Amino acid sequence: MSVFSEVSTTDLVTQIARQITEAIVTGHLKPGERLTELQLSREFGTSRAPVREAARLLESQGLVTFSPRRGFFVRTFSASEMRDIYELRIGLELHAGYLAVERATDADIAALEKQLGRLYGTAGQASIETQIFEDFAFHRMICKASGNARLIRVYDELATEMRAGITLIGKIYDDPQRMAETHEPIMDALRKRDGDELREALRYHIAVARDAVVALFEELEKGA
Amino acid sequence: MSVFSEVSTTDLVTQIARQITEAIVTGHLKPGERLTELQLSREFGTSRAPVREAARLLESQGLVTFSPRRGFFVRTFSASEMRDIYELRIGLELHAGYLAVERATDADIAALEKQLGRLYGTAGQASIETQIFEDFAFHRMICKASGNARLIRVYDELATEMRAGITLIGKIYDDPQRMAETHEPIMDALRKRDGDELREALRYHIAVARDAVVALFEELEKGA
DNA sequence: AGAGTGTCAATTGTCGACAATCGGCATTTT
DNA sequence: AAAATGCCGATTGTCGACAATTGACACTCT
Repeated sequence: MSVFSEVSTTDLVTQIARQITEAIVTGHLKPGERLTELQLSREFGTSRAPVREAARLLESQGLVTFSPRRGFFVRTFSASEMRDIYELRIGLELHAGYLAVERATDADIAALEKQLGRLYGTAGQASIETQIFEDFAFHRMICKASGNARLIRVYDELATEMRAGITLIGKIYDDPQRMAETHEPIMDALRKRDGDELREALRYHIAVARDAVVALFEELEKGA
Repeated sequence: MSVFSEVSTTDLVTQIARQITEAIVTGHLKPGERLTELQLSREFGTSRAPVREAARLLESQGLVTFSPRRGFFVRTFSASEMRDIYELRIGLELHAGYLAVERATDADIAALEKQLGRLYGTAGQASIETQIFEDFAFHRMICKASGNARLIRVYDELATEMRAGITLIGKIYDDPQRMAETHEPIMDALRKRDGDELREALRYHIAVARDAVVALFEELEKGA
């Protein structure tokens, strides 16, 4: 028994949804761009039905919008929407931290230490996409340590939106080394399991990111 | 100009999604129940395609689950999942309150007063569904007063899940009058725009609800 | 020229059909 | 009789087709 591992029956719809998500997050599909069903279905080598279903999944996640009789479009991000997203993230992640301080196992803490190491590792060599990815992975671990699966789902949705938004503005971390360092206060508070200190560290850390992103978006909007 | 109001082009998929959601929330569709595409499509008088798309929307919202080659099923709720949901709601709503204290307009406060009145109004005469609905409406207004649209979206999703869960256990408010009264501390803090007091009032209020719901779910699970 | 109208290609909305697969029941085997 | 196998109806996965609608362009009329 149990010699074989389960075979993945990833259905078409899920695969397509994943690919479209990836294309949006990496900027290959730009906000406002139309998702023509026929064209996509040809690229995927399928009919339109699975494409439509995948698009519905993404619609519900807010990654694409839908207008009846007009079709699906890549979701656009305004500065104020990005502010809302980051602001919500503050509430979410502070709550995650509050819970994590009580519930995090030593293994959780160790994993976070390791992830922080990876953050430093990205400095100077990894692509900007990798840096962003590892950054989000760190914060996701905090949510994970909260032990609240529902919370993680919301975080993942927010993270997808943030990644899509950040990709738009291109640069965000002028100094990867410094980016890693700004996580130290968070890690410190976690090591000490000091809830108040963790909340403050997170609040500051995310607020800085929020201000940077929102400022860049406002720049972008002024230019456009 | 502007003599006519826009005509609603609610597309089939949205209508179907709404009806299925309603059926789940009201308990006409029970957790674990299979959503047979052909049967649903016949009831809606459509083909299977729109039904599948609607189901995908709900899947992404977590209201239904999907197994490849097996189909869509009404999502089940465990006691621990309900705890996660309420726990997340605490984080979310406290953050909403924190923001609302600063941003709520006088009109927002007035609307909340009015809604509190409606809560009292449901006591003794309205159906339990109405009581639940008005209760959630009150809390939704707090989220609305936060001015964060993204936050409201998450709240709405959680509210749908909570309503579906509560419907399962049937009773929840033994005393509607008392239910309304427990909102007074929240309203008080809002009137004074006292952030800390509001947070404490909300935390207590929701924690009580959480404990009640989780206890009933554990009862349910023990029985089954 | 400019506003309004007609026309048409492109695209979406929905459908019915067919193959693939699943779960349960009957049947066989030991 | 219990377990394994084979079979069959029910259901899903995907497709191609056709009608309806849209947006853009060309055209007309003043």
